[in-house]
Amino acid sequence: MDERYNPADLEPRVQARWAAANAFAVVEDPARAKFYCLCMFPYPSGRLHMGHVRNYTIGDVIARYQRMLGKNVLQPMGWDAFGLPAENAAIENNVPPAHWTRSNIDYMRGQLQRLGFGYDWTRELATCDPSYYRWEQWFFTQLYARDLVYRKTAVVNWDPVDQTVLANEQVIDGRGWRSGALVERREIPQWFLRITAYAEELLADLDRLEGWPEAVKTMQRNWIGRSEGLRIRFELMDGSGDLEVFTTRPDTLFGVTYMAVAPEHPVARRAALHNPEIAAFLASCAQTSTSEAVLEKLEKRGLPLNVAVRHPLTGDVLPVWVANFVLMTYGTGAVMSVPGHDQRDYEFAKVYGLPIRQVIFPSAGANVGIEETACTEKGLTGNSGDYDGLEFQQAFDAIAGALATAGRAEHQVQFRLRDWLVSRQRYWGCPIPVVYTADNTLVPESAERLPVTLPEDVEWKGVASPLLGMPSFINTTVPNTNQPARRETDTFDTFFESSWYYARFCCPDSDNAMVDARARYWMPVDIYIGGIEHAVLHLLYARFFHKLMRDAGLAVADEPFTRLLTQGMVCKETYFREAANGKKTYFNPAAVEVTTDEKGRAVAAVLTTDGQPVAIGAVEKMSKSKNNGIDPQTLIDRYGADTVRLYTMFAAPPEQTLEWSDTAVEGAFRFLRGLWRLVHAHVARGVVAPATAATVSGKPTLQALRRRIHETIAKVTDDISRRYKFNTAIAAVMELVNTLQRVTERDDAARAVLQEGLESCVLLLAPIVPHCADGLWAALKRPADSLLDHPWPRVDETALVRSEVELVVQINGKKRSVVALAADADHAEIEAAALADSHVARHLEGQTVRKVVVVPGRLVNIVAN
RNA sequence: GCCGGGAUGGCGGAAUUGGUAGACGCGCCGGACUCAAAAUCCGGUAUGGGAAACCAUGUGGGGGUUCGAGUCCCCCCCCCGGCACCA
Repeated sequence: MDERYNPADLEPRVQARWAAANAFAVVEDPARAKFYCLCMFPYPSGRLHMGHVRNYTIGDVIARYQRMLGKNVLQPMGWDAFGLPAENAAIENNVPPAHWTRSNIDYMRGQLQRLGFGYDWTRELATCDPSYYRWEQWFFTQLYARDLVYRKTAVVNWDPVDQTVLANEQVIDGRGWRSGALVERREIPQWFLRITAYAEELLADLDRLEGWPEAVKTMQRNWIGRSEGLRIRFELMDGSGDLEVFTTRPDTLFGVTYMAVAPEHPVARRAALHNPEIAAFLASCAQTSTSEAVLEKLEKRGLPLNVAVRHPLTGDVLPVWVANFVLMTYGTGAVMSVPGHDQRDYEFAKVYGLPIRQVIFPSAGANVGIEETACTEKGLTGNSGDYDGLEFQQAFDAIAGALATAGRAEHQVQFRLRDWLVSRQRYWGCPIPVVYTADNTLVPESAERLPVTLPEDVEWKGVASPLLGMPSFINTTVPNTNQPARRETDTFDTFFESSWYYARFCCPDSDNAMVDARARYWMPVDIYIGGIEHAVLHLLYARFFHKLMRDAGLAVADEPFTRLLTQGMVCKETYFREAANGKKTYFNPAAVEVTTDEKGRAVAAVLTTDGQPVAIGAVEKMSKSKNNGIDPQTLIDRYGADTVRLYTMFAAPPEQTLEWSDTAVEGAFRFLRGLWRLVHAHVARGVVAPATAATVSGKPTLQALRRRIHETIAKVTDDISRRYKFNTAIAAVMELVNTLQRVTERDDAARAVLQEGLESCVLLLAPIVPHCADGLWAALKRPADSLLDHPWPRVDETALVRSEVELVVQINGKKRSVVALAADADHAEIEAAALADSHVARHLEGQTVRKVVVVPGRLVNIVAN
């Protein structure tokens, strides 16, 4: 073996061997247990960023570990290739999105290969390939036939200058990011998938997802937002019909003092027709983005509509207001306002001087009023006519009954979840496979004519989709006829593609079905790894889509992902200079030199190019805008893939944010180099057979050393397989390496234990630093077998036995001493030994022992005063 | 605003079921080797006091439960992720 650790030479050699052997290509083998390990596929933005490196290293470690357990492991990789950034690149550089995307894919594929990830590249797919999107077009026509697709108008962000729809991300402070024009909310026809038809199942099945983090399940539950209540109709006094609301609190019905509707509500629109003030108010409400986060932060504003309704039980006449905080997208777009018992209604009523009435009184008889704030807790009804003195459920039932009898309400289950808007007015996406006849009748494409191929050689003029100016794309015929037709120019939301790629990886070359029988072997995904930011949207859409596929006979299981691992972000400090006008210019950490004080604290930073100071900013997510990204490629070139892999896994557990440190990367490299040297020194004296229990019999020092080896195997196995805590697994191996380094004995028994210890370290590290481990394994085993398929090390339980244990002795919960005792000492012996300890005796002087708590194997706590 | 998460030395983090707070690594300080540097090795490193033994304090802030709280409960502050057209 090389005396020096030289990853630049080693890694390409090992990778070439894997490639030559096609080591990661897998086929279905019913005789073997399968393991499908999947990481969220990347958007091909140009270069890999650290978030990718982290994500894919976690996946690769798990995949390689499962392979050492003997599983048939599928780990595929592909590209989420449609999306907005390709269009931006097209507009800026006049390069067709397809060209830009494919060259990015080529570069990033090379980076992934250089990192040594064990992907089955024969299964690679890109969502912009017609062979891929053909099937989602086909599936869409199936969903259309099953009435799970429909068309309806919806509000979008409209840029009046660029004459285009904007993504929420493209609306900055209420203005279009390119034009700077105030955006408008505009209604246009859109395509929807009926996800609400699956709301109950999507909610219920969360309880069965034992391998998912509680936080993600809670977020999905709240997102689906199931609530039970009443749909109540308030009669409009102008005779134009009813104003419908949904409420979960019919017990507060007597506290309703006004009604509030969304600005887009028909009642508001009607009122605006003859009233310029209302029309102006609605217009001002329309000058904001569609983002709920933006809407909810707006100052609460409203206006009376000069419309009234009749209270269904009291007959009182209540005013109807339009309010900017009522969302048209939830419920009926109208609410009954109970300012006494709803905080938002309360604040609105205070601002506009509307009456506030208390109709709920806490059961405990506590004196809770509504002078300062709304009382939102449930309690006993009061001021409620015939319905006074009732508990919540009694009041609910009584009032619901009365309203039902009057024909004014019925029970309703309401979801916060809305149907999925899948159409986008964009070019770089999958064409929605429908045509419109001359009289505007909608006809889905026939299966034979699929795919509807997106033209890739396009020129960009302005910002709108080039499809709009392409008669060759638009002009077509009605399927199975010669009648002229017009093609739909909208494309799918890119979440559409990412909702089923996991299934397609099982059979990416299937050209007669969306997925074929091979998916039955591989699905469901055993572990899915990706960013926490996908907790709701992507992961909910994928679950929904999988159920759609199941109901179309394309999947067997109810859920696509058995286990979910959500990784945290990768962060780095920022460096900037602030101009007089407040504009900040950010500098990349690579271009900055930081000076530290004697404690190692960063105190100042200068830009290397001009030597002038820059300010040290907060530690934030690596991003283009903050220019704080560390390019993985630089580090790979400098230290090799294994060091980058080791550091990303060591720096933090997967779920946590990872704060990048260049010097700590150096530490990871040092560790590998040290291990390499240690193995080399051992091998230079000759390779021996690893130790067994017999080797160390009667030799306490070696017995203890061998126990350390097997304790480490047990810990690392638990950390990787159960806890997914790779950082502590690596720390445990580092400790073992430190211990092995200190072994000075050179007799046969000691060398056998050393051999066993080094072999164990290499096997335990193999999933994390596979190239380095490969090199070390070849040196330690002659002849060497394949490390990729070598069985994971086993714990020798007999090596773990201890005859003596150390117990901590506390007095009143404070550690005062440590006593060594036989491992089988009983309660009385432990207590006696603790009290006999000299430190303990000193601390107990003048005090009386009240109680002694013994925790076997851990500690003794003496309670005294 | 709503939903979810987080906060521990100079830094990243460890403490797995309520049981020794700070494993492991980085940084820093001191030493060895060297003509010198790099590399490597050895020692120290939460804070305050002390030569040391040791003592006191200490896990965002305030309160509580417990023999014992970083961990459980209540209140608060700050930071991060998501909020339906970024992916």
